[in-house]
Amino acid sequence: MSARPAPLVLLACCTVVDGALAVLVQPGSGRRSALPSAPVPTRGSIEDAAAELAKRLTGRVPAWSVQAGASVDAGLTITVAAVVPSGTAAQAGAAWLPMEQLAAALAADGVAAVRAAVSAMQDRLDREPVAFRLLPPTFTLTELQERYELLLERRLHKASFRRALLAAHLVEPTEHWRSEGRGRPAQLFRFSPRRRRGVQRSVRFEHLG
Amino acid sequence: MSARPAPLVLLACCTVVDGALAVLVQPGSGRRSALPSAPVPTRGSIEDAAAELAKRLTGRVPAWSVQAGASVDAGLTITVAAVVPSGTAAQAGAAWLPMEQLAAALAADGVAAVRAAVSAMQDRLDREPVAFRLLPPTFTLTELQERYELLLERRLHKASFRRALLAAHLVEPTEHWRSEGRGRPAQLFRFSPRRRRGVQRSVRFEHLG
DNA sequence: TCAATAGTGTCTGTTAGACATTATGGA
DNA sequence: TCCATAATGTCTAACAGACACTATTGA
Repeated sequence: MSARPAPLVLLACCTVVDGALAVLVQPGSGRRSALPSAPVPTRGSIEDAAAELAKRLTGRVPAWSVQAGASVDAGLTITVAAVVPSGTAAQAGAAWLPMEQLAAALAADGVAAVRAAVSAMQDRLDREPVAFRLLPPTFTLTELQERYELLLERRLHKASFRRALLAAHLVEPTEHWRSEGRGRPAQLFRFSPRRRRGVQRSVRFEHLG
Repeated sequence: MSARPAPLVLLACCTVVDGALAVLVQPGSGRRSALPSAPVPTRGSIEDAAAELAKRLTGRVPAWSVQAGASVDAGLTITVAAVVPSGTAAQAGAAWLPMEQLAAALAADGVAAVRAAVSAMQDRLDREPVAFRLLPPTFTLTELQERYELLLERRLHKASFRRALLAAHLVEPTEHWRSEGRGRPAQLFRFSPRRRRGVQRSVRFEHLG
């Protein structure tokens, strides 16, 4: 009987590069790239192991992470989705791979893991500050909306986005404005959630079926 | 160096007993109960292993299941949430434990696993037919609403629930009605999802922060 | 006839999305 | 001055929640 291979933590660490979602990869076998991985620790949490891995390859602990599922391929693999702010540099041989080049650069199970990671992030998008963690501490509302659009993979309505955002008391304006090329400068905001009032709305059946 | 213990699949199989959510348990150590578990298979999916376990203890494969997270306690444990229709009998020494008795009957990690399972089911509630899988093939709309209320842990508005449900084309009426004690008989429906038109609505920030 | 539950019609406040307009900088 | 982008006000259709009402059975 062969020994069972040690379970692995597979890291799908995402950021935004040139306005597109990208995932952290390392050189793999052949010309392929591969997601970074590490053995599941015998003590300590899976997220911490993923965080350590991310720190080694980007210089910083992810601003947010979530488990994205376990699967049995060649051994047991647990995928962790993580996000770091745009502008974070890849180091130690790692690189940022834009999502569009996913299928060309990764093996099938790597692609599946990244898709699971994106899906897990999408699921948490309205409960946890995922989009904010793709940004530096201060940001414009247009940047924030772009992050939401990247994660949701669809366009949002600007006025509605801002109305909902302000009504939710998730951001507060700073004193600073940023001029970006031509148009009117944008005000910088910071993430600053106030305690929500629990206005539970109805069930949604829209995506079911 | 000690051998790494084999990773386990932990099953949180839920149903409805006497109008309350209940989870499948087995006799554990001492007077405690414990969630059923099995080794993670070296081939085949984690969900299938959980399904096999559920079949052994309830006589049927779960109507729906989802992974609810992995954690490192004494070894690596992957929790799978599953649902079976109300009326399904526990067998082979297993029993249905009402959620209210959770803390008294299970160890802390078991309680945490069940909470993670319920949370995972709640997350999928508006995307997958979780509530329907807690019911037999035909059911009344009141029963369906009760399942949603159990999973969401809050009351829903009857008229709104039905309006949204009918608008989503998720159920179709059958020819049959069921008289339940006093009042007017209820029409029986079956789950019959029509292809949705993708009316993507805005982001929700309500639960964020 | 009464009680209890199923199922529906109507009203109203809220809000998402569309549209238009103002504001403010750079070219 | 023109253009591009930010930010905001107004209108409307859709919808959630409230309420009341009808329908249909058993006691």
